[in-house]
Amino acid sequence: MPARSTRHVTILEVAREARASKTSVSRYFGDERERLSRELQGRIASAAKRLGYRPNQMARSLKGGHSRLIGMLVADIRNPFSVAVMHGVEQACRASGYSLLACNTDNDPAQESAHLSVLASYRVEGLVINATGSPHGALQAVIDRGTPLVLLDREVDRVDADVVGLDNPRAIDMALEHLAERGYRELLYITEPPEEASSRQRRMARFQTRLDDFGLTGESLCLPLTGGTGIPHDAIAAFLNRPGAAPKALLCANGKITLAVTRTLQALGVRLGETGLMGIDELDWCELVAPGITTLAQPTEAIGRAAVECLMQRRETQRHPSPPRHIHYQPVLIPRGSTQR
Amino acid sequence: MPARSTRHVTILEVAREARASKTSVSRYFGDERERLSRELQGRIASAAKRLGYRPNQMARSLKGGHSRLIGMLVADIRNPFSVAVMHGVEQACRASGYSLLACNTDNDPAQESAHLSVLASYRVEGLVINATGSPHGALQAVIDRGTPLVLLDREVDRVDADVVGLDNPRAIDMALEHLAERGYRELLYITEPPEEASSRQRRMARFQTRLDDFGLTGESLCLPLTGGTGIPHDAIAAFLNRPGAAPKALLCANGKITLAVTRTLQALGVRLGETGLMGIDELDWCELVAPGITTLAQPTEAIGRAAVECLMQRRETQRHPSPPRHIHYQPVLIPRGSTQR
DNA sequence: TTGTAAGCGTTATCAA
DNA sequence: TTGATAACGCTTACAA
Repeated sequence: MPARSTRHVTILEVAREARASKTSVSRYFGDERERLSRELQGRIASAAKRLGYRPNQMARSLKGGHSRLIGMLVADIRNPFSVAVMHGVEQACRASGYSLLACNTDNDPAQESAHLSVLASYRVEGLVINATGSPHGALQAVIDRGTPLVLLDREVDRVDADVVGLDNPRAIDMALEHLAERGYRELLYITEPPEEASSRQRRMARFQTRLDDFGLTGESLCLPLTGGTGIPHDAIAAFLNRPGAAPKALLCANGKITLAVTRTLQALGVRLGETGLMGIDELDWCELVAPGITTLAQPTEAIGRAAVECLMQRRETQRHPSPPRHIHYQPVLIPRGSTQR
Repeated sequence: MPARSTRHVTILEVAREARASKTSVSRYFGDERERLSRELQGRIASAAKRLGYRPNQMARSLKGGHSRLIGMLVADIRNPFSVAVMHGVEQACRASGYSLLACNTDNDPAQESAHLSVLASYRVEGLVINATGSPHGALQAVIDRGTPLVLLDREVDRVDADVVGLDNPRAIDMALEHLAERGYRELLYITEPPEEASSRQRRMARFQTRLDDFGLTGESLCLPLTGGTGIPHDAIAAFLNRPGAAPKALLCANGKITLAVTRTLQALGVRLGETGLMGIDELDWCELVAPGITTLAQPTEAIGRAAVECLMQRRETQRHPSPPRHIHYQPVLIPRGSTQR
């Protein structure tokens, strides 16, 4: 049992209790135990334990400039994809002795700026950012200040930082290949507003570009899901009811779209498979909605870990800055009944 | 544009630039602007802006003891319920000027202790804890140290802290009432290991106690979902195949169980509705799995906000500690086809 | 191997 | 209304 139960124990109290100097105690809890005699180590260890001592990170940070904190900005914490990546980030941080200060921006640039400012005030040593769309200068300011920064999934104009995410062109190619192979000919690509995220732009552009190569025709539909406003059933119904015998399929740009579209298709009484349905992002329930929804899974944990690795690398080589790295992961195709005619 | 792009600006530099003292600048950024002349305020404001000054929270915390940090321990960050609560917690924290240091324990007591210790080292001013099962003394130690603490969903033996969560007995009563009303007679209650969480115990105990009152029979099944090991289809199949004409229904103790059980039922080719299915926790996909899965939704955001309110209240009345509060929220029944015979 | 002393950037106490 | 100055708890030269 610790002797004193209220308030925090300081290094000085431990030093007194162990009949040693603050310096020695500091060395013990820093990485310099080997410099202390066995005996002194023992005294300090037991004194610290007796008193229940934990070094004050705030003081450490103030003196040494090492907050041991990594900041993360998540655009939408209720998106399972974001959470999965965040899980990877947190694991990796902890493995490197860092704690994660994660903030949710709800896709709101104002919250993004506010959080960025808070994170700076805690002197985070690195930032992992799943940015909202708006290209404000706060990000570049962070970099200029010398804080390593990694962009997740979304690049930001005129911010030269490392970027980690999905290989978007490849993902689209895989989707088109799969749909063509399964015999679908007319596609509808459904996305959230592309302005808001570079990954959305990449995917949509690639979709338009490569249709021909796979002998497909197609068009895009933009769904602003933000407000609680319903999904425009009409646009989707119009596509499905268009005359012609060519098999039709829907391609959803991300998990949120897949959810909204699946709801719509059920409301419209569409039979999956006959009408193809495929989505980027794997979700818990995709195998449950009969006959199963085909997806392209992102390696979320790997993405999270890679982001932290970039950070750590920059931290070590801060003197010799290297050009921004772009790391793109391959998706994994999970074929299910929704693309089986 | 800030003049100096590298490193952080200190209060001293602002003071010089504004031809003022550190004290005045400190007052400006503290809550004492009114004590400064209009003119000095102006000089400081513009100097700070010019230099891009942000107060160093670490230094502030060291001096005043106010880290403006709230810590949160989440047992399973990939559980949508936990994330939804966390969202509420974060909103509430921000509204009160606090930042949230959220840690995921993956239901591992060792990680829980480790994180607790880290959070303490950052001198968090309050803790919101969704505890793992193990009743280790670290929690009580936190309280003794004077840090306000709120338990989420799960109580912990011999830790007298505020508790916020679902009204578990009421939830079970609502489920039983609904199932009885819909004509089901034989129930199987499926839960994760109750030892790990008080809420699981409460629910299961209530289930056993109240069956009779609703004219039902039933039993419980414990599913350890932790390992990647599959779900015991056999136990569920055995229940369903038991002879007798009494309509059967499954009641799932939480969202994770609902997911696992739904998978199992699909594998077994069970028709939902004919066999009843109901779960505690509302999930995105419950309306999508035909004919829709009936759930009891928890008011997650409210729970998160209430937790932070408890914290703030304790912080204000720290001199006069009051007995622990227990706040229990009513669930909301969302009836769907899975309980429609 | 151990200790002394000078800060890190801020706020609180006192005085002007 | 303003400003020196001494902490806060820790790390890090520099001495011994």
